[in-house]
Amino acid sequence: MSIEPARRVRRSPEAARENILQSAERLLLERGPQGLKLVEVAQGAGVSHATVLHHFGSIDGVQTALAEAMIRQLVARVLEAERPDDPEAQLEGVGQVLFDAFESAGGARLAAWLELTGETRRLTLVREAVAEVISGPMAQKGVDPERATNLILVAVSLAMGVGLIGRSLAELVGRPPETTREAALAFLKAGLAAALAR
Amino acid sequence: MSIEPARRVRRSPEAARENILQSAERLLLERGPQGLKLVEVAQGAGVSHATVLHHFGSIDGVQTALAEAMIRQLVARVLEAERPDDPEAQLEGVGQVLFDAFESAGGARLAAWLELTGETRRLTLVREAVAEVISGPMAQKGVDPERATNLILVAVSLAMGVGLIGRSLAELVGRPPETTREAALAFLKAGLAAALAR
DNA sequence: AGAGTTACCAACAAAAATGTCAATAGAGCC
DNA sequence: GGCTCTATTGACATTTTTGTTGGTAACTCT
Repeated sequence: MSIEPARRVRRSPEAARENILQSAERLLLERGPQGLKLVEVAQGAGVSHATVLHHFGSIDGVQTALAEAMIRQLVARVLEAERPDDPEAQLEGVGQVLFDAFESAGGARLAAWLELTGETRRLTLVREAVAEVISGPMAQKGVDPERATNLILVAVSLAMGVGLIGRSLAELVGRPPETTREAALAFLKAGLAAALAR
Repeated sequence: MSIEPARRVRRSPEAARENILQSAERLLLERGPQGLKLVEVAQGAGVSHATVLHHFGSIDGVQTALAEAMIRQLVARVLEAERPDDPEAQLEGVGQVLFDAFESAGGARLAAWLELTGETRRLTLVREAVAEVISGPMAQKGVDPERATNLILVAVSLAMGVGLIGRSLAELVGRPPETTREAALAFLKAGLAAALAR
């Protein structure tokens, strides 16, 4: 009847960090920024909170690392969709992907969180991604950079808004949650087509 | 050389609450949700934190009251702009006002905060406002409710996104901060005109 | 197997944040 | 002036959250 000392799991530093960050991300998306407590993160990751500190130094360290990881993830997801060589499919799909990225991956909540906490500095990744799209797909289609930039700004903002409040907004007016997304997608597509036509 | 007992300011309950809420709003917009600490709110309002508790019961009470006040403010601001009898001016101005409301008054940050903290329940005010617009101005213009709803969903989402990340997004790609807003406004106007034309 | 490295944890310590209470002091009223 | 009401506060108490330390256990390498 002696108390078992509970077998430990020993991970590589990278795996440990990864594990902890996943827990943190889950908490951020479920409970919001307030829910990002040291002990909860640790609990969700199945480790002691001392371990979290061992790997990230402080709770701020966790937040910083989480933000960076999520941004990286978001940007990668968006850029991944610029691949197809068929320009038509691109125009069709760019909205889809953008909306997906900001909605499903919690991208919108991430961005909102960053914005609210004033952590807009470490968004260099985003800048690079936008630059890539402008000089890549857009340029190929003969859109001048000025207009291309504007379109991207609008599209991203819209995706952001839809991702953040789209669902609850639709429910608020008694429509199925996907309504906002679909309407926005149609709106965006029409607008893009019109803008690129000239 | 005796210590002065520091003269007290005695307000009416309403004035006291108002004063405290202003401080809270300022903090929310400046420092984000994390900055909404009891002592800081009290400090900003020039009272002791015990006083804040006396009026709101708990820190949650402050948050709830603040959210409600801000929502009320936001909705009022938007509805105020539906007044003009000239339909053309309306179409022109609705975007302006919407964007203003979500940007200047911190409406976007409010909404983001609510969304992040999962407090989407007390948004009945918003529902009513939307309903009012649909049955009011939109109906007068002969837009069927289905389409009107969709347009509103898109417009609000866009305003939300622009208000939240518009400025930093523009700066991120090396444009003046208002660029996003202007581009979005133009985009929205064009889209609305096209959608309403049919 | 033995030694070295370090991820890991329990217990402790410290700080921060929220909440309680009895006493004080403005303000209106008699 | 004296009285009542209550907004206000300092000082205390509690809870929550974060950070520290010394030692243990898992893994690798020889």
